[in-house]
Amino acid sequence: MADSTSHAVVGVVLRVREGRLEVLLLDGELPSAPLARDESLEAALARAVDVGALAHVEQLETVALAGGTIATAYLGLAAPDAGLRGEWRAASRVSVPLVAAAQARLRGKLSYTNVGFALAPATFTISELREIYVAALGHDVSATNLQRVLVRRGVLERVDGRRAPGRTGGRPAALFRFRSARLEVTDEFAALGPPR
Amino acid sequence: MADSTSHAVVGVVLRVREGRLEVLLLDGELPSAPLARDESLEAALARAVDVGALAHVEQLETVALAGGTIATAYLGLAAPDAGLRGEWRAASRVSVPLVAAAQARLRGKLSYTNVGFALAPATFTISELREIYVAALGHDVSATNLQRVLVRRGVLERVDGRRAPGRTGGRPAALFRFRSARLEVTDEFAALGPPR
DNA sequence: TCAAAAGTGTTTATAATACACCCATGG
DNA sequence: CCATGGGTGTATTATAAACACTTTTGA
Repeated sequence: MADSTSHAVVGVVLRVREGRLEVLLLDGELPSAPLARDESLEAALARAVDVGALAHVEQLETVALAGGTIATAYLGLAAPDAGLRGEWRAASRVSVPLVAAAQARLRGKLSYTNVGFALAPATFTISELREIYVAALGHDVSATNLQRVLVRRGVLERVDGRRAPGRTGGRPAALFRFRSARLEVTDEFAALGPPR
Repeated sequence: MADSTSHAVVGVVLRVREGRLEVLLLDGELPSAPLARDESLEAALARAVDVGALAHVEQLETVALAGGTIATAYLGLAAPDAGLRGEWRAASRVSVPLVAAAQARLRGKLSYTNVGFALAPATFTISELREIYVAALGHDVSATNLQRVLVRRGVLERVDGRRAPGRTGGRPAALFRFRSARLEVTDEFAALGPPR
């Protein structure tokens, strides 16, 4: 029957901090754990990284590594202030295919889902959110349009209070939060949706 | 180190025939093959299904099955006339989570990629293509709009000749083909694209 | 009172959709 | 010449993006 191969689970955990997209490393490697017999993939992932500190987790892909090991990778997203042990390294400096796949997945989902919730703190200004999107997307984003798109889609909602301006002045910024902390598709059909 | 678990590869092969979305079964089950030691996932998939007859293949997801087996599923798409051994069953009648996942993946990609090429014959009329989209999407699609969207995006191109009308008359239909037979993203950014 | 930062109003661009109408064929 | 299916022209709608301008603050 089936031959035996060893199977590992790998976590690609991303966050944006100070305008930089970062990936979590443990001992210079992506966190991973061998899959035990009769163990679920999620259970193995939980041994590799502190899943409780992640705001969103989804499976990325399964690849065959050298040496006959199969690895299933998960994408994890964390807020800037999430407490996770390990070293955060600029994603652009880690040239591992799985990290590129994670970035690509994130980039895509930022445009048609509410997944930004997983990278943002509980409340934030539009400027702060813009900085997160810019880092994750890798290109400039207009704060004006970001606000309009996400509010129109019902992804963001205003919350009481304002952020006081810095030393250089400026109007105090309104605070927002994501309405949902679960992944939702907000723009399901780019085209060929059902007739209205 | 890593404990051993058995690993299998499963193929979820879909096609549309006579207005119906169908899934390929072998002996009443989704085709699968155990992964041999040091074998690539694709090699195992090739032992499960005739990959050469598929117009498109992509990895779906990896799940833990009962009994400690890990299964990596692939989505395969075939033209109506592709020669594949096995039994084709209406996808709606096969209530297996992997089939639902495959359908969902296909539905999404039909709207923002050219993946329709993998379900269509080499050349076709817009009506025929519409029938394929209707079956795969599960909702009505306007032939007019389908034509316009796919031509504007440069996905379809006209080919010489016309299809003669049936016994009931009607204008002869123009023939089209997909410009590319490889997956291409045609509508990358629903929103938050790079500034122009 | 000026510079900085945030926010709003309005216009423009683009894409998808809807709908009316014309075209080409078989019977 | 009419029913049928195919196709085009044009209007409508939705959404995103661009841009000008106003608001609110610190210094």
